[in-house]
Amino acid sequence: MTSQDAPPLVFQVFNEIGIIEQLSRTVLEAHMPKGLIAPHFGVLNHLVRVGDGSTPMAMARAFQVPKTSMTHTVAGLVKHGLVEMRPNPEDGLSKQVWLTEAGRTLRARIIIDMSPQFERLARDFDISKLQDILPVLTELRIYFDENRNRV
Amino acid sequence: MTSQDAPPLVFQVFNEIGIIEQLSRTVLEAHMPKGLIAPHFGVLNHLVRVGDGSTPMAMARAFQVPKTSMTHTVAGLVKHGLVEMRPNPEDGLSKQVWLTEAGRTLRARIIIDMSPQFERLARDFDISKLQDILPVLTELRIYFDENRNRV
DNA sequence: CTATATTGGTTCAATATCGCACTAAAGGGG
DNA sequence: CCCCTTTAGTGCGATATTGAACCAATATAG
Repeated sequence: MTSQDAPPLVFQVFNEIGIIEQLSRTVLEAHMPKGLIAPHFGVLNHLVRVGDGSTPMAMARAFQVPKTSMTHTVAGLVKHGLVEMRPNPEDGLSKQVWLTEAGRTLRARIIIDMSPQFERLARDFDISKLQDILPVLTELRIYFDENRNRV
Repeated sequence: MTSQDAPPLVFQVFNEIGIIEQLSRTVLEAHMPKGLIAPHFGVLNHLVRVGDGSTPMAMARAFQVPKTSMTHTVAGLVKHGLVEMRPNPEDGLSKQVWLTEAGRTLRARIIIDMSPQFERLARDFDISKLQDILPVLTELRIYFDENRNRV
C-alpha cells in the first residue's frame, strides 16, 4: 500500500471501529462518578448480567485483559465499595467478586442516566442499520477471539 | 433495563465494537517494535496518508484525544527518531511534525508485516460483509463526532 | 508421597492517559 | 498601543495498563 492508495477495506473497518470505541467510551465515562472509568463499569455490568461471584481470572479472560489489569480494576471497585472480594469456597487459591448494593445501584443509575442519549441516537439514526451490522460485528469478534493466538 | 432483559441494541453494538477494538489493537501492537504502541502507529500512518507537517493540535483533534496525550505520543516518536518537530513558519506558536525516513520505513514495514493476517482474514471471512458494514460504521462515527458536545 | 508443573493472584516498575495549571503567542476591541 | 480572550504547547500529578517476577495452592507424573 502506498500513500496514494485508499487503505484496504479491513484497515478502514478497524479504523472506524477504533474511533467509535473511543468516542463511545468518552460518552460512558462522562456519566461515571469521578475516579471510575469504563473498565469499572464493564466489570459492574458483567457481574449484574452474568451473575456475581465470578473470579477475577474468569473476568480477565472474559474481557481479554491481562490478569494484572483485572486485579487493578477490581481493587478500584473495592476501594469505592462497589464490590467485595471473598475467598472462593471451592478452593483455597482463587477469590470471588460480589456486588454490593452500592455497586448494583450505581450500575443501574449510570444506565438510566445514559438512556436519553440512547433514545436520541435511536431517533436520529436509522436503527435498522445497527440491527444489520450487529451480527457481522459479533462474527468478527468471534473470529478474532478464536484466532487470537495465530492472528 | 433490568438484569433480565437483553441489553438494548445500541448497547450490544458498542460492546462488540469495544471488544473488536481491543483485539485488533493487540494484533497491531504485536507487530510494533518494543516501546511503540498503537497510538504511535496511528500518528505515523496519519502523517503518511494526510501528509506530514501537521501540528500536534490538529492531530489531537483528528484522533479526538486530549492535547496532552498527543504531546506525549509525539514525544515518544521523536525519541525513537521517527518524526521531527519544527517550528511552524506560519506562526511563532505552533509546531509541525515531520516524518523522518525511519518513520516512513517503519510504517511501511508494519503494514507489510501485517498483510498476511489481513489476507487470512480475507480468506476466512466473508469480506462482502465488511463492505456492507463499513458505511454504517462511518455514519455512526460521523454522528458521534457531530454530537460530541451533546451526547 | 514427593517432585514438578500449572494456576490464581499480587507486587513492582515502566510507560500511558489525561486533567489542571501554566507560559507564550495571537487576535480583537477600545 | 494596552487589556482581555483565545490558542498551542508543556510540566506535573493522579491514575491506568501491562510485563516480569514472585508466592501460595493445586494438579500431575513418577
